[in-house]
Amino acid sequence: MKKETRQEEIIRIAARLFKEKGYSAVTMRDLAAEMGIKAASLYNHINSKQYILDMIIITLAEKFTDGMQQIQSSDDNCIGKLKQIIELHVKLSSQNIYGMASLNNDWMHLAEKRDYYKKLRSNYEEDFRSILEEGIASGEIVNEKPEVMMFSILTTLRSLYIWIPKKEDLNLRELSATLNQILIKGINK
Amino acid sequence: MKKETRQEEIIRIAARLFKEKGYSAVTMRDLAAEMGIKAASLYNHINSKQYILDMIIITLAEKFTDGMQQIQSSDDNCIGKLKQIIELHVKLSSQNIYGMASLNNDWMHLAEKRDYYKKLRSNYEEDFRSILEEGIASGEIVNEKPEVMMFSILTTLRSLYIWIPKKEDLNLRELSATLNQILIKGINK
DNA sequence: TGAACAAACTAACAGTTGTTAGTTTAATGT
DNA sequence: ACATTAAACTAACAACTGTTAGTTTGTTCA
Repeated sequence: MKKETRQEEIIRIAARLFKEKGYSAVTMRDLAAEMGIKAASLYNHINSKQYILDMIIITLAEKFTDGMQQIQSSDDNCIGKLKQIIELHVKLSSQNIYGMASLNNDWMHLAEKRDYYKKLRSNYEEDFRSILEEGIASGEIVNEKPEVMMFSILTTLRSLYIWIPKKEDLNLRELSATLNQILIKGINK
Repeated sequence: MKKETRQEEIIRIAARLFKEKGYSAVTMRDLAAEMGIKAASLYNHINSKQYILDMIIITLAEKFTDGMQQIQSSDDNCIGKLKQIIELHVKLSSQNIYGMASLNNDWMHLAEKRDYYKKLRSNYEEDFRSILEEGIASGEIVNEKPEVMMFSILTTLRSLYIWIPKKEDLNLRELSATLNQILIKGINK
């Protein structure tokens, strides 16, 4: 396990503050105070406030993209792929509780990286939708509107970061299984 | 239909801006520009920026509380009540697209009204949970953790405001029906 | 016609914002 | 022992923040 750099520490603390109050409401002085230093000292390690947000969001968004690519290239059927997607979200959400908040709520404050983020997200949704459509075509899942199914599943998975920290004794494997039951069995024929 | 006061107009426009950028990132000068006036002129109609947020969030939160009370006092069974809850969210979300964004993302920027809001929300969730527990006890719904079921359904319903505006030709009655199928049939025995 | 009023305006305030420049401090490796 | 370097510091900046005070404009109605 490599030791965390000072920059990584700043970004980690920033993500926690961004989750509580949102990017715009957190000042560099807030962040510095939380680190126990002065605001100006932050700039020995990062270029700008914007850079912190970019790092938090883009790094995490790319992990979802990577995960989805792996799932797509597996030879599982539709239901199996959906199960893998649930596990991906449970894993990444539990490992990046604070980052998920920025990903969901502060992406609009990205600057140059905003279009790139939106591209990643729409690609992800497209992949998701095509998995559902294949499942409908092959008769694996019910013939409801794939848009609404995706919306329902994806918003639940995207909100896991709110909910996971509230459960102190949480078994992630068990959570995946329960979500699988609740989200899929309503779809499965 | 009573004509909208200037204050109501300001609050309506503010809610739209808050949805796009969040409460903290919207300045009184942004809001004034959108109204076609100067920032100082806003204060002929409202006391403070805070007041605008209070009105948006509390007004809407109380509508949910009222709706839930009506549902609880109905003599429907569990599944029927869940269906009513879905319809309540579809109705209030479609009528308050912008307000729902503040309700979900900016409630932490409430000041004096923050505790009151949190109380309304926890009461709402308690009512929701007890409906599910009754359903489990009576054998109407599957015996999965009510916490996870509530989380899954509620986060989907709370995110409708993101999704509804993207569908231009949206039949609300049909949306309720589809959500009912997707969210409930996974629970229904 | 003129009083009353709603609603805009200009000008300014005190505090906060992200950020830069230049300097000091303490630990590290030769 | 000394040069290097990481990481803190103080001081300051220009721009922006929510908000107040006092004034002007235009419409309504007695």
